[in-house]
Amino acid sequence: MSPSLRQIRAFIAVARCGSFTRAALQLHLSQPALTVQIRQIESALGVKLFDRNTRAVRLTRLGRELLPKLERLQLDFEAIIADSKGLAGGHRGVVRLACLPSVAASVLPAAVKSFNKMFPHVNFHLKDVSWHRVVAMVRSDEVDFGIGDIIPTEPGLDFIEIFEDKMQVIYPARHPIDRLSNVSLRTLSQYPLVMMDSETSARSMIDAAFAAAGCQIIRACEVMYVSTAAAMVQAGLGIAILPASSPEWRAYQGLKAKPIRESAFIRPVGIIKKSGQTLPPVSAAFAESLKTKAS
Amino acid sequence: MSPSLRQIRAFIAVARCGSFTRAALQLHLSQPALTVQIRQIESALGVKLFDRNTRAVRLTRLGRELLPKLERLQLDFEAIIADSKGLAGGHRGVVRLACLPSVAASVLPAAVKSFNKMFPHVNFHLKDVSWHRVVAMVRSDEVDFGIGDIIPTEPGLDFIEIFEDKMQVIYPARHPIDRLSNVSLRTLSQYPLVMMDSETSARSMIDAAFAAAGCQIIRACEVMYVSTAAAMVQAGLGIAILPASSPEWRAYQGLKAKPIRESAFIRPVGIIKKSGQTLPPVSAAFAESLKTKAS
DNA sequence: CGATCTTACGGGATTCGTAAACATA
DNA sequence: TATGTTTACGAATCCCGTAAGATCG
Repeated sequence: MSPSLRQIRAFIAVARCGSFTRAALQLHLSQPALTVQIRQIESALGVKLFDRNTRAVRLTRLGRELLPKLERLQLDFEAIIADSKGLAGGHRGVVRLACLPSVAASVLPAAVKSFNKMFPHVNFHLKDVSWHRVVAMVRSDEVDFGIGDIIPTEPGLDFIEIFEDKMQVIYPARHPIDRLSNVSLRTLSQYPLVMMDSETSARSMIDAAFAAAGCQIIRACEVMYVSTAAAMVQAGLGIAILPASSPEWRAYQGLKAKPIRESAFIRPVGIIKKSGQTLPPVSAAFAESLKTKAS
Repeated sequence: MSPSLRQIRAFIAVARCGSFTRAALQLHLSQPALTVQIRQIESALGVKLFDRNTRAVRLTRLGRELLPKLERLQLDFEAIIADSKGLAGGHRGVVRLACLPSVAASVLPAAVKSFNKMFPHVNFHLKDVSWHRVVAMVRSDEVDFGIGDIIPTEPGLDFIEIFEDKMQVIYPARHPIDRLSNVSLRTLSQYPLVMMDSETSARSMIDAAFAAAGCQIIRACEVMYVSTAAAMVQAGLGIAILPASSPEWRAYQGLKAKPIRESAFIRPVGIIKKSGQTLPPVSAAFAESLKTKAS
């Protein structure tokens, strides 16, 4: 048989104390129980560990050689346990998440900051990537969970809504749209649009909305970054439909924004995670803080 | 509570197999018992380790992070156990012993050689030192045991006789002693003696024997090494009384040896060890082989 | 004789295996 | 429905603490 951790603890305690009685006190154990433990570990290892008579308890040479090895083992063990319990509490660890750039640039920084104020020992690994990549990274376990909209609902993934992100139209200040009180989909279809890359969730939503309404898109150009789109609008190439949470366009002079009230342009943004997958405690805590903060 | 080794084994097995059923088979355990073990270690660590449904068992992120650490711990543990059992068998390890030079140069080499043929993985740390040092090294645990004579019996040390070493007188070939059939103590007291250092056991015995017989020693000189003594005898400074087991004098031309039959010059040589001290298995085995070889 | 380890034994907790219930693809 | 996990429960085992015994200084 192989020795147990309890027996190893007993061995180390007796070796350090040089006495069964004192070691038993230290271990909160009766002394006969200790005798049994030592006998068991000696028989398990096949080695006499102590030379003991009624007056003195001394390590044998093999016991002396074994002691530091087992002490090291015990320290390693306790370090692992302590580490694991620290992670379990949710006060420490790493939150890995993937997030749409629009969210990463708008609501997320404040959320991370306030969470980090409560739990300073939590690190964030944040991937701000396109919607396709968010879903892919959740599926491949590269991240604990993702933040984004999920249209249509993907099989095997859970979606928990955090807030609704509306779309807005970005246009040059002197554009005709500026005079309208209400921007309809049909209105938008009359002007050239600066489109985002087809992998973005905004683009998916726009394509779907126009298709559902039977409208054609007049495509001005197609870009990868929101900033580029804003620059294109500023240059007069067209107007852009962007998430209301995206703040980048404000950096460009002479642009204005107007919300779009069409229901097709309201997207629920939320947590995307594999169904039936447990989040690490820190990640679960952060996800929870997002949900409560939004409401 | 802290997890047990059994629970750690269970965790590793399930993680590797990806299935409770297969892991249970591998562990020779019923599957419900495994379920309990996993539940216990999860509660002990405060961490969910597996996401499990009836179809699949998958590690949590924390479980994935914990697995290599615990695997490493288990390997370390098993290495220690295996090492310890190897040492317990007596087939492997180190024999540390201190030994009188006369014994180290005569009977010991053959004993070590034959023991090493039986157990090739045993190493010897052999200290060939004077009698005082032999006893001191045994007392201070620098060696597992010593080999020498023990006169008078030292308190706290055990002595187990291996063989009797007789003394012999070394003299130049043309010395008057050569014509005697029996060399008595009284005869020896008539000639100058080349003495060994007072720390040697041979010297102690000679001093004691002469004192007991009320004879005076005619001291020619006092040297540290047997070889030196032989050289002195060859040079005609005197005769020497040396252990019959010391072979060095044969290297010097023109010397002869004759046994001394006086009982005071017969010394029991044996194993010297601390009483109540357990020898490492290899050392015990070697000591045993010495005892049986001598008889 | 006193301090300390060992042995003996009864009670309580832990752990196992069998059988039945439960859940998901 | 079939496969695989969980729950329930009785039985065996392990472990502890008390009390008595043994041993060495």
